[in-house]
Amino acid sequence: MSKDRAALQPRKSPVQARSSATVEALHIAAVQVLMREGLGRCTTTRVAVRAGTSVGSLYQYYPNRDALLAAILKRHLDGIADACARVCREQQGRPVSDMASVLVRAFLAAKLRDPEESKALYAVAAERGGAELCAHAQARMAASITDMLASAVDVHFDDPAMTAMIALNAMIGPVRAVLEGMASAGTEDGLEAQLTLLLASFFQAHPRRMTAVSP
Amino acid sequence: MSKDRAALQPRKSPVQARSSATVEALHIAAVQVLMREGLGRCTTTRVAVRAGTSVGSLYQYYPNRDALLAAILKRHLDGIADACARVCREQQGRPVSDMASVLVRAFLAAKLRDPEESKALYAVAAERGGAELCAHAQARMAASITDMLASAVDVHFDDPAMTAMIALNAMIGPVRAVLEGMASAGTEDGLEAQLTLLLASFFQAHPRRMTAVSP
Amino acid sequence: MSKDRAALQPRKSPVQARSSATVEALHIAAVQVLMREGLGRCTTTRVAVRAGTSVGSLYQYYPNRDALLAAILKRHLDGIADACARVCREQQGRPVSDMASVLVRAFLAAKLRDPEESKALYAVAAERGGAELCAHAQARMAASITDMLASAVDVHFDDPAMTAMIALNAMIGPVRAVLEGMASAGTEDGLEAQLTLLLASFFQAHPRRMTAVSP
Amino acid sequence: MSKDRAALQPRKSPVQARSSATVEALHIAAVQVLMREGLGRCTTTRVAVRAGTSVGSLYQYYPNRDALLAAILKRHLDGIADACARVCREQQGRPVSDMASVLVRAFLAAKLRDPEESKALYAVAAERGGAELCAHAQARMAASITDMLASAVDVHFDDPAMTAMIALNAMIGPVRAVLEGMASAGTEDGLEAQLTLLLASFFQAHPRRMTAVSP
DNA sequence: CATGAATGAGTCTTCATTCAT
DNA sequence: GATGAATGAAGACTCATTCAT
Repeated sequence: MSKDRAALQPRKSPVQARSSATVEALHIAAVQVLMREGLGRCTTTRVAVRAGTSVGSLYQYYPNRDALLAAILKRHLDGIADACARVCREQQGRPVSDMASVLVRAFLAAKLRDPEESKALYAVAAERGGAELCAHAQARMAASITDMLASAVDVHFDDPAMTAMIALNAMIGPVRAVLEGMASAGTEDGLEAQLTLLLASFFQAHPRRMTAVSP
Repeated sequence: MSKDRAALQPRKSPVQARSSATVEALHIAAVQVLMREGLGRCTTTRVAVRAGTSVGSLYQYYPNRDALLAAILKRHLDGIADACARVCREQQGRPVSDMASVLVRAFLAAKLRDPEESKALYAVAAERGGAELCAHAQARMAASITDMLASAVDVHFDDPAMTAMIALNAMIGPVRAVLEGMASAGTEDGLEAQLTLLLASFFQAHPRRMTAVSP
Repeated sequence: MSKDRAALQPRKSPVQARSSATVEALHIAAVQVLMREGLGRCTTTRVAVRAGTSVGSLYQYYPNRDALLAAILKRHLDGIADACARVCREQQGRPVSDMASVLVRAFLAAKLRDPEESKALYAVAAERGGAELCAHAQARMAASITDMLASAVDVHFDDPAMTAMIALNAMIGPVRAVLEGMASAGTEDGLEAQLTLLLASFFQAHPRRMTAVSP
Repeated sequence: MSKDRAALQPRKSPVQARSSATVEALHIAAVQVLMREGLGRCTTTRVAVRAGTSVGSLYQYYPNRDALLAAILKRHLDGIADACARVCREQQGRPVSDMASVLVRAFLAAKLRDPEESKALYAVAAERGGAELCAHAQARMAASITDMLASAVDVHFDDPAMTAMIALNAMIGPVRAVLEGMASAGTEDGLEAQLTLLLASFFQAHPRRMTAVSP
């Protein structure tokens, strides 16, 4: 496992400006190729060419193709998990309905910032290396939500971790369906309203808390 | 598109194909190879050998590798969509809480019948051809649920199609997370209880119906 | 080590006539490419093309380039070691001068049967996998010679294994020099005469045996 | 041939090159990389990094990779040939047994001064450019030995050049076997004793000289 | 002058697909 | 109809060499 992990680490941090630009170009190019051609045809050469560099340069920054894809996925997931953690911290001690609406809004904002990228990365997440990254991001997000739920003023959760995991993935599911084009949710606002309702009613289906939470 | 569609059709008629022991063996073998080796190493030769035949025979039944994978995915999705359609029909005119529990139970039963297969097929679904099949299955399931919801005696849905789509994917999300090992839901019963609660409270968050539904 | 060993094993034994011909062609082609282009440019594609096949076929019989080269080297070395073992057995109990002349003749006959091949394979022997094969062949030959020397009627060897190893490599050295074009030995007969003299005098420089060897 | 020869020459004058600390570092680094990674992975970048410089600097001193390797090999061979020439000159007019023991001692001392280097360079010697260098060194050594033998007081050689070539390579063979790990010679002293015996008896197997050599 | 990022030709290897047996 | 050997296009990755900084 440590070997696999090592094999997916970027080779060098792009400290210099030029390098940084190259790496950025590679990321963008990879997402584009992923979208236009699919994971199977997302080859190192194609990515490099679209990025305006050469394969050699790609391999200067990533030890192999999977490391590049993993890096892109990681950045994407980290962004979402960060946003999630932030709002969950802010919503500590609030009523669950607030939690639901704020969490949904934050998640959608992060996930739909670049819908093409989000969509393209689902394929990467399905590959061997991607699953671990997703699991890690999910764990972070679930933990954030768990803490938030445990602090709710109006509802008591016997198993907040379980509730958090279900809620998180109940949100992820429809978003994925929409992004992958399997379903349409009308406007983005419509999707937000539905998910908020979904989570809020789920949270409120748990027993009301009689007394305040002790800090 | 017509070309693509044709390219993914099995070569022989479905009747012959389904009855053939070779085809069955190929399906099983393909799932096994998919699980053990991953999509990238799920080659026609490997599948054929594990199935106890030869590549040549594989090509007798499928025009190409993708057609084989598509067939497996399709069978899997059809099974789930069928189960879903059946129970949705049965629950017509029942209260939404019944609908939620029966739908969840049926979905889990179908999806977790062979968890390894379900998990392995996520990779296939992510490939180009898979998305269409998934979309089609989703559409079928969403339609079944939509009809069911519209007939609920106790709740009125302004946009039952939207509610169905959200509910369906809210169910799919956590199941996928569990199957892909990104989250644990304790026992399978625990998962069922949570999802039932999720859907039931979501459904009941919609306006109560004053009068009976007209048939 | 077991992994390396496995990685160098041929993939399948050429049981069928056609396969056997392909393998034979690959061997010949590899030696030719080795000679004409050098080890560094002895690529799988080049070998396959010269053999009149395709890379794919090459990989049907050998898991990788090194395995092909190792197979050729092994066959070559086995031939020499076999010849050596045979004559050493035949010379048991003879005077050392006979041993020297017969051993030299047999070694030269085997090694110079196809001088081009012999020469080309020195490069292979220098590569990682080749050293082991050479060491093994050397060990076999040294053992054969050791047994032979220990049975000499006229000379007693305190450390026949050491004498065998020195004698063997004293023979190998000049032959290699000649094959690699580093030195000329005039006719092949001249080389044989010199090596015979070398070994005979070396053997006879050891203490004379007073009594017969016990069987 | 002239082109090849030019391509392998160091770029700067030998005087400058030898005195440069960078060149020295490159030589040492190259031998180390050769040993640790093998010829195939002995890349210019790796050598430069291990030497504490950059590829660019390496190309300041050598026009290409082969020139670097050739330079190292040449230095190694020159050292041995020089030592050989020196003692051969010193032993002029001595009895052949002295010649044998002194030559063997000098050769072993030079060749085993840095056994790792000696071993690593066999791979370089096998490459295209290496053969010429080896041939040249061999020619020098053979000439030295030839002259020495021709001056022996106690033995007359009809073809001293041939005897020299055989003796030289009879010595080289076992040393190589030991260095490449194909055979063990016990202690280094043991090897020396054996080789001395080998050469001495070989020399003495030639006709005794009745009269003194004319100067 | 030193550096090391960039280049891209060239290797090995795999795999879908065909077709002679 | 079944088989599996043959094919060769395509992909990942490396490395000698150059040249802008």
